[in-house]
Amino acid sequence: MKKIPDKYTKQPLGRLFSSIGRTLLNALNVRLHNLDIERNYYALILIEEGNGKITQQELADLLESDKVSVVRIIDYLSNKGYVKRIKDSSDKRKYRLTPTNKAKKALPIIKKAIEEITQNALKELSRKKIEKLYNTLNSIKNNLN
Amino acid sequence: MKKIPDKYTKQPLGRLFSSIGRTLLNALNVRLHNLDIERNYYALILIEEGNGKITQQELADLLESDKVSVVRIIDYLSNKGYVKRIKDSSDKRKYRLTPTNKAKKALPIIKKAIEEITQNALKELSRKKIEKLYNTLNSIKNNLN
DNA sequence: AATATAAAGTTTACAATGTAAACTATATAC
DNA sequence: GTATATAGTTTACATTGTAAACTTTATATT
Repeated sequence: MKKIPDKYTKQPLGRLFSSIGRTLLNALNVRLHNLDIERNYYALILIEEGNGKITQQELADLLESDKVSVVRIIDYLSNKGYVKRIKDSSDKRKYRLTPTNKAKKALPIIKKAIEEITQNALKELSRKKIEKLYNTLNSIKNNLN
Repeated sequence: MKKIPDKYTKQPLGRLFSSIGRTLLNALNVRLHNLDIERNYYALILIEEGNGKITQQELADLLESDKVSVVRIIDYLSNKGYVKRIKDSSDKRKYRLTPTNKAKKALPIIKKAIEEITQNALKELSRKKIEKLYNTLNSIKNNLN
Protein backbone atom coordinates (compact mmCIF):
# COMPACT_ATOMS: atom_id res chain seq x y z
CA MET A 1 0.00 0.00 0.00
CA LYS A 2 1.38 3.33 -1.00
CA LYS A 3 2.15 5.72 1.78
CA ILE A 4 0.70 9.19 1.59
CA PRO A 5 3.02 11.82 3.09
CA ASP A 6 2.16 12.98 6.59
CA LYS A 7 1.59 16.56 5.60
CA TYR A 8 -1.43 15.39 3.66
CA THR A 9 -2.95 13.10 6.25
CA LYS A 10 -2.49 15.35 9.26
CA GLN A 11 -5.68 17.26 8.65
CA PRO A 12 -8.73 15.15 7.90
CA LEU A 13 -9.32 15.43 4.17
CA GLY A 14 -12.99 15.98 4.92
CA ARG A 15 -12.18 19.23 6.71
CA LEU A 16 -10.39 20.60 3.68
CA PHE A 17 -13.20 19.64 1.33
CA SER A 18 -15.91 20.97 3.59
CA SER A 19 -14.13 24.25 4.07
CA ILE A 20 -13.60 24.80 0.35
CA GLY A 21 -17.20 23.80 -0.29
CA ARG A 22 -18.57 26.23 2.26
CA THR A 23 -16.44 29.05 0.93
CA LEU A 24 -17.59 28.41 -2.62
CA LEU A 25 -21.25 28.31 -1.62
CA ASN A 26 -20.83 31.54 0.34
CA ALA A 27 -19.23 33.14 -2.67
CA LEU A 28 -22.21 32.14 -4.73
CA ASN A 29 -24.58 33.73 -2.22
CA VAL A 30 -22.59 36.93 -2.26
CA ARG A 31 -22.48 36.94 -6.03
CA LEU A 32 -26.28 36.56 -6.09
CA HIS A 33 -27.15 38.93 -3.25
CA ASN A 34 -29.42 40.92 -5.57
CA LEU A 35 -31.78 37.95 -5.81
CA ASP A 36 -34.24 37.45 -2.96
CA ILE A 37 -33.22 33.85 -2.41
CA GLU A 38 -30.04 32.93 -0.61
CA ARG A 39 -29.91 29.20 -1.24
CA ASN A 40 -31.34 26.24 -3.12
CA TYR A 41 -30.10 27.54 -6.44
CA TYR A 42 -29.23 24.10 -7.67
CA ALA A 43 -32.59 22.71 -6.66
CA LEU A 44 -34.14 25.43 -8.79
CA ILE A 45 -32.01 24.44 -11.76
CA LEU A 46 -33.10 20.83 -11.41
CA ILE A 47 -36.73 21.92 -11.17
CA GLU A 48 -36.39 23.91 -14.36
CA GLU A 49 -34.88 20.92 -16.11
CA GLY A 50 -37.79 18.83 -14.89
CA ASN A 51 -40.11 20.77 -17.21
CA GLY A 52 -42.95 20.76 -14.74
CA LYS A 53 -42.75 16.99 -14.31
CA ILE A 54 -40.37 16.47 -11.44
CA THR A 55 -41.77 15.40 -8.06
CA GLN A 56 -40.36 16.17 -4.63
CA GLN A 57 -39.10 12.64 -4.18
CA GLU A 58 -37.37 12.69 -7.54
CA LEU A 59 -35.78 15.99 -6.62
CA ALA A 60 -34.60 14.46 -3.35
CA ASP A 61 -32.90 11.68 -5.28
CA LEU A 62 -31.20 14.10 -7.65
CA LEU A 63 -29.99 16.20 -4.74
CA GLU A 64 -28.82 13.06 -2.93
CA SER A 65 -30.97 14.28 -0.09
CA ASP A 66 -34.22 13.17 1.52
CA LYS A 67 -37.83 14.17 1.26
CA VAL A 68 -37.90 16.05 4.57
CA SER A 69 -35.17 18.39 3.37
CA VAL A 70 -36.97 18.80 0.06
CA VAL A 71 -40.15 19.89 1.82
CA ARG A 72 -38.10 22.64 3.42
CA ILE A 73 -36.53 23.61 0.11
CA ILE A 74 -39.84 23.76 -1.74
CA ASP A 75 -41.49 25.64 1.11
CA TYR A 76 -38.68 28.17 0.86
CA LEU A 77 -38.74 28.48 -2.91
CA SER A 78 -42.52 28.66 -3.12
CA ASN A 79 -42.77 31.23 -0.32
CA LYS A 80 -40.34 33.32 -2.32
CA GLY A 81 -42.42 32.84 -5.44
CA TYR A 82 -40.00 30.72 -7.46
CA VAL A 83 -41.78 27.39 -7.55
CA LYS A 84 -45.32 26.09 -7.59
CA ARG A 85 -46.53 22.72 -6.33
CA ILE A 86 -49.07 21.28 -8.74
CA LYS A 87 -50.98 18.21 -7.64
CA ASP A 88 -50.67 15.31 -10.02
CA SER A 89 -54.12 14.35 -11.23
CA SER A 90 -53.37 10.70 -11.80
CA ASP A 91 -51.44 10.13 -8.55
CA LYS A 92 -52.78 12.42 -5.91
CA ARG A 93 -49.93 11.78 -3.53
CA LYS A 94 -47.51 13.58 -5.79
CA TYR A 95 -46.74 17.17 -6.51
CA ARG A 96 -45.22 18.23 -9.81
CA LEU A 97 -42.87 21.13 -9.34
CA THR A 98 -43.01 24.03 -11.76
CA PRO A 99 -40.77 27.09 -11.91
CA THR A 100 -42.62 30.42 -11.99
CA ASN A 101 -41.87 33.24 -14.42
CA LYS A 102 -39.87 34.87 -11.66
CA ALA A 103 -37.72 31.75 -11.54
CA LYS A 104 -37.35 31.69 -15.30
CA LYS A 105 -36.00 35.20 -15.22
CA ALA A 106 -33.63 34.43 -12.37
CA LEU A 107 -32.26 31.18 -13.72
CA PRO A 108 -29.92 32.58 -16.38
CA ILE A 109 -28.45 34.86 -13.72
CA ILE A 110 -27.99 31.94 -11.37
CA LYS A 111 -26.35 29.79 -14.02
CA LYS A 112 -24.03 32.56 -15.01
CA ALA A 113 -23.04 33.09 -11.38
CA ILE A 114 -22.29 29.41 -10.89
CA GLU A 115 -20.17 29.43 -14.02
CA GLU A 116 -18.26 32.49 -12.89
CA ILE A 117 -17.66 31.22 -9.38
CA THR A 118 -16.40 27.94 -10.79
CA GLN A 119 -14.19 29.66 -13.33
CA ASN A 120 -12.77 31.92 -10.67
CA ALA A 121 -12.04 29.01 -8.35
CA LEU A 122 -10.32 27.12 -11.13
CA LYS A 123 -8.80 30.04 -12.97
CA GLU A 124 -5.22 28.99 -12.67
CA LEU A 125 -5.90 25.49 -13.89
CA SER A 126 -5.65 24.38 -17.47
CA ARG A 127 -8.62 22.75 -19.14
CA LYS A 128 -6.87 19.45 -18.80
CA LYS A 129 -6.26 19.90 -15.08
CA ILE A 130 -9.89 20.75 -14.58
CA GLU A 131 -10.95 17.57 -16.33
CA LYS A 132 -8.57 15.66 -14.11
CA LEU A 133 -9.84 17.37 -10.99
CA TYR A 134 -13.41 16.36 -11.76
CA ASN A 135 -12.32 12.83 -12.52
CA THR A 136 -10.51 12.72 -9.21
CA LEU A 137 -13.49 14.10 -7.33
CA ASN A 138 -15.77 11.52 -8.90
CA SER A 139 -13.34 8.77 -8.15
CA ILE A 140 -13.24 9.88 -4.50
CA LYS A 141 -17.02 9.92 -4.42
CA ASN A 142 -17.10 6.38 -5.76
CA ASN A 143 -14.56 5.19 -3.23
CA LEU A 144 -16.87 6.39 -0.51
CA ASN A 145 -19.74 4.04 -1.31
CA MET B 1 -11.20 33.26 -20.94
CA LYS B 2 -11.35 29.50 -21.22
CA LYS B 3 -14.78 27.97 -21.20
CA ILE B 4 -15.47 25.19 -18.75
CA PRO B 5 -17.88 22.59 -20.16
CA ASP B 6 -21.47 22.88 -18.98
CA LYS B 7 -21.49 19.49 -17.33
CA TYR B 8 -19.04 20.87 -14.81
CA THR B 9 -20.68 24.18 -14.09
CA LYS B 10 -24.24 22.96 -13.83
CA GLN B 11 -23.93 21.98 -10.21
CA PRO B 12 -22.29 24.54 -7.94
CA LEU B 13 -18.78 23.31 -7.30
CA GLY B 14 -19.31 24.12 -3.63
CA ARG B 15 -22.05 21.50 -3.41
CA LEU B 16 -19.74 18.80 -4.68
CA PHE B 17 -16.96 19.76 -2.30
CA SER B 18 -19.26 20.05 0.68
CA SER B 19 -20.82 16.70 0.00
CA ILE B 20 -17.49 14.92 -0.32
CA GLY B 21 -16.26 16.68 2.80
CA ARG B 22 -19.28 15.68 4.83
CA THR B 23 -19.05 12.08 3.69
CA LEU B 24 -15.38 11.91 4.59
CA LEU B 25 -15.95 13.38 8.04
CA ASN B 26 -18.81 10.95 8.63
CA ALA B 27 -16.57 8.09 7.60
CA LEU B 28 -14.02 9.24 10.15
CA ASN B 29 -16.66 9.26 12.89
CA VAL B 30 -17.75 5.77 11.97
CA ARG B 31 -14.17 4.56 11.88
CA LEU B 32 -13.66 6.01 15.39
CA HIS B 33 -16.96 4.99 16.94
CA ASN B 34 -15.15 3.16 19.72
CA LEU B 35 -13.83 6.46 21.04
CA ASP B 36 -16.19 8.51 23.22
CA ILE B 37 -15.74 11.65 21.14
CA GLU B 38 -17.46 12.09 17.82
CA ARG B 39 -15.79 15.24 16.55
CA ASN B 40 -13.02 17.76 17.02
CA TYR B 41 -10.34 15.20 16.25
CA TYR B 42 -8.23 17.67 14.35
CA ALA B 43 -8.48 20.24 17.13
CA LEU B 44 -7.11 17.57 19.45
CA ILE B 45 -4.20 16.94 17.12
CA LEU B 46 -3.35 20.63 17.06
CA ILE B 47 -3.59 20.80 20.85
CA GLU B 48 -1.17 17.92 21.16
CA GLU B 49 1.24 19.64 18.81
CA GLY B 50 0.96 22.76 20.94
CA ASN B 51 2.80 20.99 23.76
CA GLY B 52 0.71 22.61 26.43
CA LYS B 53 1.37 26.08 25.09
CA ILE B 54 -1.41 26.73 22.64
CA THR B 55 -4.19 29.15 23.60
CA GLN B 56 -7.80 29.08 22.48
CA GLN B 57 -7.33 32.06 20.19
CA GLU B 58 -4.29 30.46 18.58
CA LEU B 59 -6.26 27.29 18.08
CA ALA B 60 -9.05 29.32 16.45
CA ASP B 61 -6.52 30.75 14.01
CA LEU B 62 -5.14 27.33 13.15
CA LEU B 63 -8.62 25.95 12.63
CA GLU B 64 -9.54 28.99 10.54
CA SER B 65 -12.40 29.39 12.93
CA ASP B 66 -13.32 31.85 15.68
CA LYS B 67 -13.04 31.94 19.43
CA VAL B 68 -16.73 31.26 20.04
CA SER B 69 -16.51 27.98 18.17
CA VAL B 70 -13.34 27.12 20.03
CA VAL B 71 -15.06 27.63 23.38
CA ARG B 72 -17.55 25.00 22.27
CA ILE B 73 -14.82 22.66 21.10
CA ILE B 74 -12.83 22.94 24.30
CA ASP B 75 -15.96 22.60 26.45
CA TYR B 76 -16.71 19.40 24.55
CA LEU B 77 -13.20 17.99 24.73
CA SER B 78 -12.73 18.88 28.38
CA ASN B 79 -16.12 17.47 29.39
CA LYS B 80 -15.04 14.24 27.75
CA GLY B 81 -11.75 14.34 29.60
CA TYR B 82 -9.44 14.93 26.66
CA VAL B 83 -8.21 18.46 27.31
CA LYS B 84 -7.48 20.66 30.29
CA ARG B 85 -7.58 24.46 30.39
CA ILE B 86 -4.62 25.78 32.37
CA LYS B 87 -4.61 29.44 33.24
CA ASP B 88 -1.51 31.27 32.05
CA SER B 89 0.22 32.79 35.05
CA SER B 90 1.77 35.72 33.21
CA ASP B 91 -1.32 36.64 31.16
CA LYS B 92 -4.40 35.78 33.14
CA ARG B 93 -6.71 36.25 30.19
CA LYS B 94 -5.32 33.19 28.48
CA TYR B 95 -5.74 29.48 28.87
CA ARG B 96 -3.05 27.08 27.77
CA LEU B 97 -4.56 23.89 26.44
CA THR B 98 -3.11 20.56 27.48
CA PRO B 99 -4.05 17.09 26.29
CA THR B 100 -4.78 14.60 29.06
CA ASN B 101 -3.38 11.09 29.26
CA LYS B 102 -6.64 9.87 27.83
CA ALA B 103 -6.03 12.08 24.81
CA LYS B 104 -2.48 10.88 24.46
CA LYS B 105 -3.71 7.32 24.27
CA ALA B 106 -6.40 8.18 21.75
CA LEU B 107 -4.28 10.31 19.45
CA PRO B 108 -2.37 7.54 17.67
CA ILE B 109 -5.70 5.85 16.97
CA ILE B 110 -7.13 9.09 15.61
CA LYS B 111 -4.12 9.73 13.41
CA LYS B 112 -4.21 6.23 12.06
CA ALA B 113 -7.90 6.57 11.26
CA ILE B 114 -7.36 9.84 9.41
CA GLU B 115 -4.60 8.23 7.41
CA GLU B 116 -6.74 5.25 6.53
CA ILE B 117 -9.76 7.31 5.55
CA THR B 118 -7.56 9.46 3.36
CA GLN B 119 -5.86 6.48 1.79
CA ASN B 120 -9.18 4.83 1.11
CA ALA B 121 -10.61 7.95 -0.47
CA LEU B 122 -7.56 8.32 -2.69
CA LYS B 123 -6.82 4.65 -3.24
CA GLU B 124 -7.16 4.66 -6.98
CA LEU B 125 -4.90 7.64 -7.40
CA SER B 126 -1.20 7.45 -8.01
CA ARG B 127 1.16 9.27 -5.68
CA LYS B 128 1.62 11.85 -8.38
CA LYS B 129 -2.09 12.42 -8.80
CA ILE B 130 -2.47 12.87 -5.08
CA GLU B 131 0.22 15.53 -5.06
CA LYS B 132 -1.57 17.24 -7.91
CA LEU B 133 -4.90 17.03 -6.16
CA TYR B 134 -3.52 18.74 -3.08
CA ASN B 135 -1.88 21.38 -5.22
CA THR B 136 -5.16 21.97 -6.97
CA LEU B 137 -7.07 22.19 -3.70
CA ASN B 138 -4.60 24.70 -2.34
CA SER B 139 -4.74 26.71 -5.51
CA ILE B 140 -8.53 26.80 -5.26
CA LYS B 141 -8.27 27.91 -1.65
CA ASN B 142 -5.96 30.71 -2.67
CA ASN B 143 -8.25 31.83 -5.46
CA LEU B 144 -10.97 32.25 -2.89
CA ASN B 145 -9.26 34.99 -0.90
C1' DA C 1 -1.46 57.50 37.86
C1' DA C 2 -5.87 57.66 35.40
C1' DT C 3 -8.29 56.67 31.54
C1' DA C 4 -9.09 54.62 27.06
C1' DT C 5 -8.56 50.90 24.20
C1' DA C 6 -7.52 46.19 22.89
C1' DA C 7 -7.40 41.17 23.59
C1' DA C 8 -8.91 36.44 25.55
C1' DG C 9 -12.49 34.09 26.65
C1' DT C 10 -17.61 33.43 27.78
C1' DT C 11 -22.55 33.69 27.21
C1' DT C 12 -26.65 34.26 24.69
C1' DA C 13 -29.20 34.13 20.65
C1' DC C 14 -30.82 32.83 16.14
C1' DA C 15 -31.09 30.66 11.71
C1' DA C 16 -29.64 26.73 8.74
C1' DT C 17 -28.75 21.89 8.33
C1' DG C 18 -28.76 16.80 9.07
C1' DT C 19 -31.33 13.24 10.76
C1' DA C 20 -34.99 10.37 12.73
C1' DA C 21 -39.79 9.26 14.11
C1' DA C 22 -44.58 9.58 13.67
C1' DC C 23 -48.18 10.97 10.89
C1' DT C 24 -51.90 11.57 6.70
C1' DA C 25 -53.41 10.47 2.30
C1' DT C 26 -53.24 7.79 -1.63
C1' DA C 27 -51.76 3.86 -4.47
C1' DT C 28 -50.42 -0.91 -5.19
C1' DA C 29 -49.98 -5.89 -3.97
C1' DC C 30 -51.84 -10.05 -2.18
C1' DG D 1 -60.74 -6.28 1.13
C1' DT D 2 -56.91 -5.94 3.79
C1' DA D 3 -52.02 -5.22 4.13
C1' DT D 4 -48.26 -2.82 2.62
C1' DA D 5 -45.71 0.71 0.24
C1' DT D 6 -45.11 5.47 -1.38
C1' DA D 7 -45.40 10.82 -1.40
C1' DG D 8 -45.41 14.29 1.32
C1' DT D 9 -45.84 16.70 5.97
C1' DT D 10 -44.95 17.73 10.75
C1' DT D 11 -42.39 17.59 14.87
C1' DA D 12 -38.30 17.16 17.28
C1' DC D 13 -33.49 17.44 18.48
C1' DA D 14 -28.54 18.14 18.03
C1' DT D 15 -24.83 20.43 15.38
C1' DT D 16 -22.93 24.35 13.05
C1' DG D 17 -22.10 29.17 11.55
C1' DT D 18 -22.43 33.68 12.88
C1' DA D 19 -23.10 37.95 15.44
C1' DA D 20 -23.67 40.81 19.62
C1' DA D 21 -22.94 41.83 24.28
C1' DC D 22 -20.37 40.88 28.14
C1' DT D 23 -16.26 40.11 31.88
C1' DT D 24 -11.64 40.14 32.95
C1' DT D 25 -7.06 41.37 32.19
C1' DA D 26 -3.42 43.70 29.55
C1' DT D 27 -1.55 47.51 26.95
C1' DA D 28 -1.42 52.29 25.16
C1' DT D 29 -2.25 57.24 25.79
C1' DT D 30 -2.27 61.33 28.20
